[in-house]
Amino acid sequence: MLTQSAVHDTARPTPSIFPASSNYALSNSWAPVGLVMSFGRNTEIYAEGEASGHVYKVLSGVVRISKLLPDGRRQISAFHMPGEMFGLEVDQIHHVSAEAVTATKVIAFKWDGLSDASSKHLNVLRELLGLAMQGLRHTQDHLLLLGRKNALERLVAFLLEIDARTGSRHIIDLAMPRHDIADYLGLTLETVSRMFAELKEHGMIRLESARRVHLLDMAKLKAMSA
Amino acid sequence: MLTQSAVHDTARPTPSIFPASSNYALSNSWAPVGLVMSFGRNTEIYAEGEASGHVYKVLSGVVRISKLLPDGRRQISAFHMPGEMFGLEVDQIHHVSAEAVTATKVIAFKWDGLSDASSKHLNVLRELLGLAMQGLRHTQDHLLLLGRKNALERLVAFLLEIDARTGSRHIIDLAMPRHDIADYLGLTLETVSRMFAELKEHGMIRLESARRVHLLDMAKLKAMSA
DNA sequence: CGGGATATTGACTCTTATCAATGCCCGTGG
DNA sequence: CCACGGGCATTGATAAGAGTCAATATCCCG
Repeated sequence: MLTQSAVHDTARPTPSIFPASSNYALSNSWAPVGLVMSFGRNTEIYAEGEASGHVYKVLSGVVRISKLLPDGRRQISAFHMPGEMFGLEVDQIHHVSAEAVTATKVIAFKWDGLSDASSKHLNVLRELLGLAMQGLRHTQDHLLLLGRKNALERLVAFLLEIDARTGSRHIIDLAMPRHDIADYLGLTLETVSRMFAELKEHGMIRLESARRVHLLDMAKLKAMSA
Repeated sequence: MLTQSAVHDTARPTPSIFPASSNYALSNSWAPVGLVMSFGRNTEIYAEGEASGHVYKVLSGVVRISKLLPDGRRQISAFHMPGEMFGLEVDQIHHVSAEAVTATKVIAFKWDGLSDASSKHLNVLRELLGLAMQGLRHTQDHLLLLGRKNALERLVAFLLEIDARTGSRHIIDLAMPRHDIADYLGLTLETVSRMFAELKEHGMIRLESARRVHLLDMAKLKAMSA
């Protein structure tokens, strides 16, 4: 099963009050301050079942959002990169968990749900609604990937997604190990590795190292992501 | 491939102005009227790529939300039952399509996105945010199902979901054919049929007909949905 | 340099898909 | 009222894709 031990002996985060007037603020109608917190590699930001009370914005690092089955099978629903927000929940409980993939800094804004005082502010609600709708769209796309695409199509879609979200430079640095990619794509890490090999053989990508990927033929890659 | 022909020669809906003061209104701060529309079995409510401009509430019938790959592979992300809302989109384009599973009546409320005039109303925004967050939660649960559960676990989860959403009577009437269940669960219709047979053999369910299912042992079913 | 974590590759298994035949149910028309 | 036909569902035989288990290989990081 999955080795979750590293995740569970969570390093304590190091919070600090941070003025929200800077570019770190969600919007100027938001709660007056955000709390900056740092998390080490593979440490927990919040866990499934925990009380929710904040939304977070990634300042640096990468965050993974996941759910576990009782027997340890894991599904990652999203990776969040700097500038992106996460942590929104319908009710007062987290239904997913969030962990730092690499050393990560986030800024946490208090928000308890629809009954929160800040939910009286139009701009806060608009921003959160936009966030929720974007999340919904991404998740629906991901459902199609998990329900209907084969292993090769899944990996290609992943590489193209990461590339698009990091400036479309066609050279991507993967923050996460094969295991995380596998749990995002609904595969095993061996299958992910084999699909990398297959793309390499067909000249679609070049692996400078396991984590640094050159996308050599964008047209063909896009065509094969189905 | 999928037989989508029936869906594509869409019957024209029959709209009619409907006062929103009744219990059909989304909320009393909502747009003043909703438009009631009727759709026949397997007709399109809106298609992927179409302009979006409304949110809908199911009055009667069942609606399926889906996405297609170019080669016809289909993933259904949700079924919507009476009282439930759907149709919310981040931008002005539908990224999924909606079709009537059975003869269906919906009420359509105009809403063009975050720039819509009604987005100045706190209650509208709250309601839509709640809707989006619920959708997000459901979709994340479904990702875990598609990415990590086996065929039997998927079918059991589906049956329990339908039962819970229709009053937990332990007798459910499925509005949709095996093919739709398969496209919701990321399986083929044959596999769905085989899993029904397996549940029957183990005395977990009884099939009064293909569409009417008795859940005989809730405890065991819950245990095996993983 | 050495060692642990991460990644690749290989051999084999197992679940689910595919292809194909048959059965069942229900509405329609003779 | 019964027979027919068409859509839907079940069941069977086989194939294919991904998983599992296991043996290296490689890369960091101290």
